[in-house]
Amino acid sequence: MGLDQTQWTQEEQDIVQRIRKRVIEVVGRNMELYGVTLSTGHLYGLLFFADKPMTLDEMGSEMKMSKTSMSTGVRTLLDLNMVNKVWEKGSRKDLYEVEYDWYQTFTDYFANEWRRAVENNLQALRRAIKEIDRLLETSEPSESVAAVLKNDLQKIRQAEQYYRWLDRLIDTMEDGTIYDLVPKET
Amino acid sequence: MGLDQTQWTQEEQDIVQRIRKRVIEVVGRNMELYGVTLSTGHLYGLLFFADKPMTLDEMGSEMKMSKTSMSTGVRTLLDLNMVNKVWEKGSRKDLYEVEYDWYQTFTDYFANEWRRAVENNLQALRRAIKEIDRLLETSEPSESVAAVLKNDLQKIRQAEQYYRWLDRLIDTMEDGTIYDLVPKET
DNA sequence: AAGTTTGTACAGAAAAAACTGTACAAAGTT
DNA sequence: AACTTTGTACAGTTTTTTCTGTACAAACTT
Repeated sequence: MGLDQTQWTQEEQDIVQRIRKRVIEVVGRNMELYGVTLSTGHLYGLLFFADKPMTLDEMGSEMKMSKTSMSTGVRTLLDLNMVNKVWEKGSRKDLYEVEYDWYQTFTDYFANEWRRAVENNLQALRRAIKEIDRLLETSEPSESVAAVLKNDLQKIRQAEQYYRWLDRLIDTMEDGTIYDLVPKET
Repeated sequence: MGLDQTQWTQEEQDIVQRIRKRVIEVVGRNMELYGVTLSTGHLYGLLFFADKPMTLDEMGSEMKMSKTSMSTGVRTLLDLNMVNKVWEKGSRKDLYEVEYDWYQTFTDYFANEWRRAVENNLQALRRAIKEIDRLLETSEPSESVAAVLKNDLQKIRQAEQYYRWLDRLIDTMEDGTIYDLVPKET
């Protein structure tokens, strides 16, 4: 686990590794909430405890997995802003380290993933609203059709209202005002 | 799509179905954020537009999928509080309808899924802190080991602080005060 | 109680996703 | 320019997940 402190006793290394392993296990498992694989979660945990930025080869040897998998895993974490690419003169390998600001990680997740979903949904809903409106106005539907259309419209409007709220919630994460509303310190 | 209004023209049914289908498609796809399958997302969309609570058989025939799949899909949605079981005298089949309060759906998701993850992580982190503290105090580690332990400890403490914040954020969702902080109406 | 109907457990099939090894382009070194 | 090294594209394999059909228990009806 990157503990290449050759002057350590075996026992000392074991103890540290055992503690780390349990944390990595739990944190990694719960990262499925972010839509990442258990393996990728473990990779994240590994990087979390790494004493220095790591290369793909180092990760591969620690995780006992192929470099290809490390490459894709790291890219997933990069996309989620959970890991940063680090430049270090001397080495021409790419180096990666976790983003230790977990507040940032959390809010970025919303600002990126959830925002995208919300915008998609809003666009689809608004398009549907427009279409239904047009149908109701121009094509003189029968009474029963009109009733169904109005019912759909009402549901869609309600959903749209929710997404507008969610959009504002995401705003507070993106611009950091969420920390005024729910302060970091108690 | 449940439009068994026999007096409708084919064209009218097609129009309504087309509009619904697009919304279902988009909403269903983005439900992967909640960790549900695309199929389950579509099932949700189907129920969203259903004019009345549906049975498993009806869902199966609309989705062109087996009843078994409907059963598991509905259970997933029930677990997420996205769908409710509805009682209706006369029918002895189970009936389901979506939870139309999407604010509730969203906050429930946090109150359940995220809360569970946060509690797991907090427990693991605190256990690790305790272990490291004990190691530092009792087992007189070498200088370099102590340095690593302290470094780990610092990272873990920082993570713990974040989770405490997240816990409080989830509190605001669970007790509804989030709507004071980020109002539903603009 | 015998006969239906309904939901789900379970095993197997189908589909999707994760993972690996090879190949190679891009970038760095000599 | 020839030679290394590094990251990733891609094809094939393994593993996991989803989906289906059958079987059956629980609940309801007669």
